[in-house]
Amino acid sequence: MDNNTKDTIMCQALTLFANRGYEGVSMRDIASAVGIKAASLYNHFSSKEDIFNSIIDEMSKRYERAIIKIQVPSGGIDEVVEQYMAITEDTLVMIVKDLFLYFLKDDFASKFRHMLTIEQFRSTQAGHVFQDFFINGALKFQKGLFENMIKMGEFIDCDPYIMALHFYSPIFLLLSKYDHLHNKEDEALDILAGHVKQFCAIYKDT
Amino acid sequence: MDNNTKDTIMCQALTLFANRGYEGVSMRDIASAVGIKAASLYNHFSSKEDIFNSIIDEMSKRYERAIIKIQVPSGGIDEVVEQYMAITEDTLVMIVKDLFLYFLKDDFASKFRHMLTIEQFRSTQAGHVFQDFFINGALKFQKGLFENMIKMGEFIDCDPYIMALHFYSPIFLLLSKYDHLHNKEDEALDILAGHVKQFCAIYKDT
DNA sequence: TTGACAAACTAACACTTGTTAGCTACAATA
DNA sequence: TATTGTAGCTAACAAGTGTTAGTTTGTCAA
Repeated sequence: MDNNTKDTIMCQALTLFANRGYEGVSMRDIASAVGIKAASLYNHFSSKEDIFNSIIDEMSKRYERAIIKIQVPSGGIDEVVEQYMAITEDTLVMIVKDLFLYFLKDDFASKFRHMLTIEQFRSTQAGHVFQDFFINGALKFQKGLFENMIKMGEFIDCDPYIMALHFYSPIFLLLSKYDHLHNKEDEALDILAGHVKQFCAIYKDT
Repeated sequence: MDNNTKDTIMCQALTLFANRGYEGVSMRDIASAVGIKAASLYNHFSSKEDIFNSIIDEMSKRYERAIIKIQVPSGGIDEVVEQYMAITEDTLVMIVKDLFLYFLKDDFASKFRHMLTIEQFRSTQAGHVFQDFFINGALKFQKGLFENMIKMGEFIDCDPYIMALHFYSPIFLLLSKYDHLHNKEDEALDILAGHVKQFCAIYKDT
């Protein structure tokens, strides 16, 4: 660990930004959450905006690594396709549940998503990162996956982008829904299972 | 029109809140957008929070009316089912496009959606309204619709809630995507058309 | 031991925040 | 005409904003 205070500041600031947004959080709020005085923050960051940008930069990297671990258990894209190819409906359900719960419950991933959701309209950078991770990134990855699996004859022949849209967007919507209902996550998982089941019934080449 | 200034204040405040969020907008910002001084705002609202709450209350009503007009061209739910029953794929595409473009481009609807997206985590009320309109409301309406159409033999027999999820969530995701790409709306509409086409191919009982 | 550096601190700055008090101008009503 | 109410204004308030300057403290290398 290069510098622990700097990380602590970013984490605490992320927590605050995720709830109240950038403008709703003061330097004194952040400092008090860290356990230091506001002026001391300037030993680590040049400005409030710098904290915000550093959070996005740093967390993007961490998040990218984390999400690759979730989506790609091991190895490159080829191995993934190979793994997904012989996949049963049940294991697909399990993967979707893991992905959903990570987005929803993981302390860091969920806060990061909240912050970007709030700040996407005010900060261009936040807007881009939000798009890259939660919209285009997910869709692109799954499009590639389905593209290969269609070639392999695992799924029926159809537009893989639309297929990715059908697969991912319910997850995306359910995240927004159960963000405010953390206690009802069982219900969410049931719906997700129903979604995957129907998805497989439709697209699987049997 | 009972009081024009009051409406102007709400509209201008909505515009500002939609871009910068509640905390990012000052009373002087709002006043200056309206063309009066900050102190004069207190002739119409008791506080900043009162402006925010009034926007949500008033706009909710307007929005409900507007969205009913979009989703339900005329009459009650029975007539709608009747109308949708004999529906072709092309008219379904048209309906989806209209709905999508209203959410995306209509000045008032789009600002309202942005404001709620930003404030859903800070304000409980905003969170509830966001859920009611953009998640549960849409899903519930379409679930009811599909439920009936399955009974009528228009669609194959399956869980109508999952069906509504499959139908609506791509629209929901594409809204988030093309919020920042207003110029590429043609691309969005193509994708939407592809979505509906695939949806019909899957669920229509032929 | 000395010097340098990092990282905390206090105190203060200029400015902005939501809000209030008190005033003026005008319209409608009695 | 006199009165009342609406809706704007200026000036000011106490509190909070991001940020800077200057100081103190502890740690490590020379």
